[in-house]
Amino acid sequence: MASIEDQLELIRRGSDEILIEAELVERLKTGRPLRVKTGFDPTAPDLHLGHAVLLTKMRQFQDLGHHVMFLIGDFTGRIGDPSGKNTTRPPLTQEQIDANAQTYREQVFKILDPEKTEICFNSAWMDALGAAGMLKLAALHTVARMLERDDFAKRFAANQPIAIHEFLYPLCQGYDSVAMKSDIELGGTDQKFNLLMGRELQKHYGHAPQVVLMMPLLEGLDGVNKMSKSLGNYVGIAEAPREQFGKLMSISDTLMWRYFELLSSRPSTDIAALKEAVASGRNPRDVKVELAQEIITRFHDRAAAEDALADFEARFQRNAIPDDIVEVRLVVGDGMQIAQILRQAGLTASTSEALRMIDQGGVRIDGEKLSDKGLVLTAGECVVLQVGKRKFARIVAVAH
RNA sequence: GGAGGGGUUCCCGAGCGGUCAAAGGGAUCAGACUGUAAAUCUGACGGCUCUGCCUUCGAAGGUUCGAAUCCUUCCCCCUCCA
Repeated sequence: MASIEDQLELIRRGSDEILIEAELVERLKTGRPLRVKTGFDPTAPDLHLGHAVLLTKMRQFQDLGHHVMFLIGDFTGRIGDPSGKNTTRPPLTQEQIDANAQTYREQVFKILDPEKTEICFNSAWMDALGAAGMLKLAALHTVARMLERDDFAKRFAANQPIAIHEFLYPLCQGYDSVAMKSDIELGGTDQKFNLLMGRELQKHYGHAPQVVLMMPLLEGLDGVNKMSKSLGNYVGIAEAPREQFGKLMSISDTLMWRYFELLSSRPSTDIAALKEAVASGRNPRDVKVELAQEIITRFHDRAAAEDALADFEARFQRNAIPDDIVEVRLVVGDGMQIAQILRQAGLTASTSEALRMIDQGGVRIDGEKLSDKGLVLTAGECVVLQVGKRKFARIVAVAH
């Protein structure tokens, strides 16, 4: 096992805060593999780069020889981490949980070492707790303390509803730490309250409190909000290489450095050198390409990364039509209006939108800008339609 | 249980009998400019068989020539009092 100093350096990298680092050192000194806990929501198994920040940190612990526990919060998922929007969610069926867990495995093991990962479900101990146990748990904390949580405080101040069961979420998460005997829990900075709850409860149960390591939240493609699926500003781990590439290239130059810091496995000296190069005139675009290539190689492979770059250059620098257009066969009968075709091919959400797109010069047919809204396609015709910069479809019109 | 405030199009938020598919902002999308960056500018932003028609303003009824706007009942949220 690496020296404590070396371990600390890797553990600290990119982290926002470690509570309490002195305690971490003490634990590392014992020389035993530490139990590292990280929890995930069972309802959203589509992972994106935001999750990758945390997974990368977990992987580092594995590389250092520690025991990583990947917790799927199938019980807490019924509550949903309080965000103000969610009410009680219906419990997932066993089949759904299994399916989601499987999806997790497929994605997570692109980063984590499957041999060194223990997957846990918190229903295992939460179900056993029962109503009486839940009451005991709830009695350990006060409303005033609960309201210290930023999210609750804001909602309370803004006269927004807070359902009672939402208070149970942090308690359950804290109890997970008790049940799992975790030495360290990893989470995003938004998890601070919940993570600290683990410490409280562990102390109460006579355990040594876990060390809490918080990673910064990765900003999404917009550079403002945190990356999340619901905001649509994410890059999915399982997404197609070309999609990932396009999305990564669209981030701002400033944001690019953030992604380097949190996602790249390149040493920080490398990153500093790249910054230097850009400052003295190197095109940031090229540096962004390097970042995108590294990320795609990690989730797919080198060939996919190169293909994505080639496709990108062909399409946007030479305005070529991509080579992987979906082909849509449409039954047009005696002929079909172009707006209808755009909608049925899935290029626009409605015929109204299709007409608007044509008005705005956003529709191309076989590479030519289309301005005739009355255009009709008849059976036997085959054209490539494009809406905006990235939506394409090859239309094959058939009579029936 | 009592008193008061409120539920508007993806989000925030105006409107308070006709000129309302509903101001303004945000998000989004398209176009220009580019490095498909960012920023900026322009435009669009319920649906359809699209110079017109249909459906939307918590839900259901009602008044009216006409309702997001008035009335009734119901549902939900917030505040204060108990």
